[in-house]
Amino acid sequence: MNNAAIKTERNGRLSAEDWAQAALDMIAEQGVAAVAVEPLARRLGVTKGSFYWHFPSRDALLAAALERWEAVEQETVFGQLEAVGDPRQRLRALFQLVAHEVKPHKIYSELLKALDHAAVGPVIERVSQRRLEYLAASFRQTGLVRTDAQHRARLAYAAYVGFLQLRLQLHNPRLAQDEFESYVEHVMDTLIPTVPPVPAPRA
Amino acid sequence: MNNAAIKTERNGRLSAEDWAQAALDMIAEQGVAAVAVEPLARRLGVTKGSFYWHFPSRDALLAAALERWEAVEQETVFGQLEAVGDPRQRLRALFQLVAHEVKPHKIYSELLKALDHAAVGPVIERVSQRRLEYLAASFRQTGLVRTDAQHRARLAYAAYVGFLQLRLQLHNPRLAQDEFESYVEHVMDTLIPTVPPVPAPRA
DNA sequence: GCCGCTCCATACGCAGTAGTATGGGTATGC
DNA sequence: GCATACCCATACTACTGCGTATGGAGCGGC
Repeated sequence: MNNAAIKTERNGRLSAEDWAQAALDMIAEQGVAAVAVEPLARRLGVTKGSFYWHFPSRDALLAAALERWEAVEQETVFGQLEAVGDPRQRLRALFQLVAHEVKPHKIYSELLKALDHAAVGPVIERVSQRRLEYLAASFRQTGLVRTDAQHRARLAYAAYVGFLQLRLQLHNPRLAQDEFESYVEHVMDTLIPTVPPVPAPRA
Repeated sequence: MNNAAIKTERNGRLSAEDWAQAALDMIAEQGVAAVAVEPLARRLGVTKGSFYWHFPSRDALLAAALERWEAVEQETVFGQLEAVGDPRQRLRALFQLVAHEVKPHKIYSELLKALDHAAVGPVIERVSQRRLEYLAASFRQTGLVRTDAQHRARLAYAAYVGFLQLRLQLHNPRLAQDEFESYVEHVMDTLIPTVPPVPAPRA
């Protein structure tokens, strides 16, 4: 539905954004290395004559795709959590979110694999840094001192990244659903402090 | 020192093991995709006429290299920990080990990035499974019940994998040494239970 | 109706990689 | 010292991907 249909439903012409989106789709499916001009052209129902009108090079396409992804990434993941006030509940909601919505994180996972690429590194750098700061601030609000909050954020984020790596193609019979839920509960109980954010004086 | 010197110091001839080792070196440096015949031949000081005598195809080289790695991997990481009896101390020693000896884990990190490859997946599957079971057993010995020990092992291993991904090319000024040590301490304090393995009855 | 702009097709050159074919060189057994 | 097995070089084909050059189809302005 997202393949050659784009061309026909858009007056038979493509835009640079269509190419960037197709590149992102390809990254999600087969990784950064699979972003090649001619395969993308075949998928879009055109030839590479079209591509080199919209972009000067493959690297320019990658840069545009990454810019597009970085712009959208913000509101898709962390935007839904602004409403939750209590930091521990917000962290729990965040953990539940990343545990069950794996598809939007597929691109991030593939970009992590291509960290050595010159165009990918800085983008991942910025995104990860923002997420780490968000995590550290939330842990700080749960009562941890600053350095502990930063370390806990690093630990939680490393666990998230490793989870992305190990999930899809690991554990052969793919953990049963309830066992997975039990694991997520264990992670939250282990990483989220249980003490109240501000130990309010009782009297 | 490991480049074309191999050929001269070994009577000017190469063995299949030399090729497999060169492939492992290339994986550690530039990943699985960089394992190409002619570049390896150039590095070894020969041409690909040599390669296709020792191996029928590139995939056969990859398989041999992975087999060689899987065979050696066992004693290099977990072998040094058999001496430590106390499970909590053994876990702490393991954490310190993987935190400071990053070079031997570089191959594992690159193989993780190539999990979608047909030849890589099963190997990583087996190795990760063995490590997870080792971790779970150690956590079990610290007093955690079976399911908690398994979940804690998953969490610790995911943190390890994410740590590998995020380390080398992330956090620009590369965390100061003492801050990193502080982080490792935080991880151990967070993930390793503090209760004694067997709550021996006092009286 | 003609021009010009936009978007795309076709055809080409170049580089890198897998794999094959074939011949040469060297050591070793005898 | 000769043959054989082992190891490697050279030269080729085929394929894929990047990038360029050029021309053509469609559409709007006028």
